[in-house]
Amino acid sequence: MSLSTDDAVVTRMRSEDRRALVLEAATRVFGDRGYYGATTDQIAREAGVSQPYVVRMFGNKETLFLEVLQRALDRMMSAFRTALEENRETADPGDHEALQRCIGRTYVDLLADRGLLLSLMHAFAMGADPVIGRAARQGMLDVYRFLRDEVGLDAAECSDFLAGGMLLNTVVGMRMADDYDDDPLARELLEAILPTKLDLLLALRDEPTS
Amino acid sequence: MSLSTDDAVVTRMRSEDRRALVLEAATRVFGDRGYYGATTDQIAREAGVSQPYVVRMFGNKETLFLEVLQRALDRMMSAFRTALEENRETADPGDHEALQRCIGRTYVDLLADRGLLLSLMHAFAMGADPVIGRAARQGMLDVYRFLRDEVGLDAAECSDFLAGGMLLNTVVGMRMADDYDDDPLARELLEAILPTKLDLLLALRDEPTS
DNA sequence: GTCTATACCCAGATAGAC
DNA sequence: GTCTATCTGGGTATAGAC
Repeated sequence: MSLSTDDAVVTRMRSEDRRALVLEAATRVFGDRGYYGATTDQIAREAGVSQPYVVRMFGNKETLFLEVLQRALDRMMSAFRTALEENRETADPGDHEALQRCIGRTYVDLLADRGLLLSLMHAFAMGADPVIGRAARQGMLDVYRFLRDEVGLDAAECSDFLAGGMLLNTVVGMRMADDYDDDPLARELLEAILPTKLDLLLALRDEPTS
Repeated sequence: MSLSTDDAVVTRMRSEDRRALVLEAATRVFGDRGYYGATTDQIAREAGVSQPYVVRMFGNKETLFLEVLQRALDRMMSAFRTALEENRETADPGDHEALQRCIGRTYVDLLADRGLLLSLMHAFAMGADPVIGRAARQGMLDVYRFLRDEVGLDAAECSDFLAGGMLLNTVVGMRMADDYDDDPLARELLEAILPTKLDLLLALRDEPTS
């Protein structure tokens, strides 16, 4: 009967949602504690499922991390692409200043997806791992190719952009904003690095962590 | 008798050497695999001592990591100070260009101390950890204060310098140089980021890892 | 000061029921 | 598709001998 079909569809949908939910939870936990520091149990609890189910779903922890990494890269690139579309409609094609501002803004906005850039950073520090390291390098090269070919930045601009991104990741990863109120030096450093968009960073502070 | 005194001194010396050896080994292993990924057993084997002895020596793994972090910061700063001394003798005091080149060069040179900057980067990604995170933030602020007060950089210059440093760390951490020969894109990226000093980075490739 | 032996815990993975 | 129960390996830390 038609109910069983509906039911099947509903079940399928829910399982896909679950998968997405686990992936998001994993992104947050990996972002907070890195590949080795994160546990599948923590991810499972955060996603509201059982630990063995997380493992079952992705085969093993390593594969789960690789999917988190890929998802992070995909989201980053697609956010950039969308922003670029909009930029084309408002700014001159040759206006590199506007271009970099546009991309930079999007990058900072990505910080709202908790753990996404942090998971990336952890992956970037795992070059010594044969499989994750390879994936991380490939991911970075994808980003570089994107900046060069799609965005049209030259070598020096790519370098500057990536450098700014890495510093942003670092400052977020070390939770520097947590000291914003207490330590005047932390405040000064953050204001030096983020002349704009500081508000967003500070808003992220209060969310529950690890 | 005097022999026992000599013996005590000799023993003391050797034990201090051991400690330094363990600290260096720990720096390398933590740099390769991060805090959680590194094992005290790996560190012990690399230092040629037993695993329980490593723990005994530093109390626990966390304290060991904190000492590695502090040592890395100290080494970095003192390398900068030395370079600055030399710079003062050859360049104008107000020549910020020469200053930044001098500091930048030293920073790249620090890469030769395997694991040092990588351990720092791992610490910087551990902001969620209450004790290591705090130490990492404090370390970063020390560096910032140093750049501002001792080196005399303004906010934007500090930001640029730190950004460049983080990107350098990242590229080294992900072992991008390993793909230098095989992947033309990796080659291009590295040349964009490191117009000079590429040779040093490539020389580091062949050393044994993890 | 340094080792061997080992206790203990925790995390990833598997088996199997529902 | 998802859970509970559990096995297993490996990693930190301790005890205690030398």
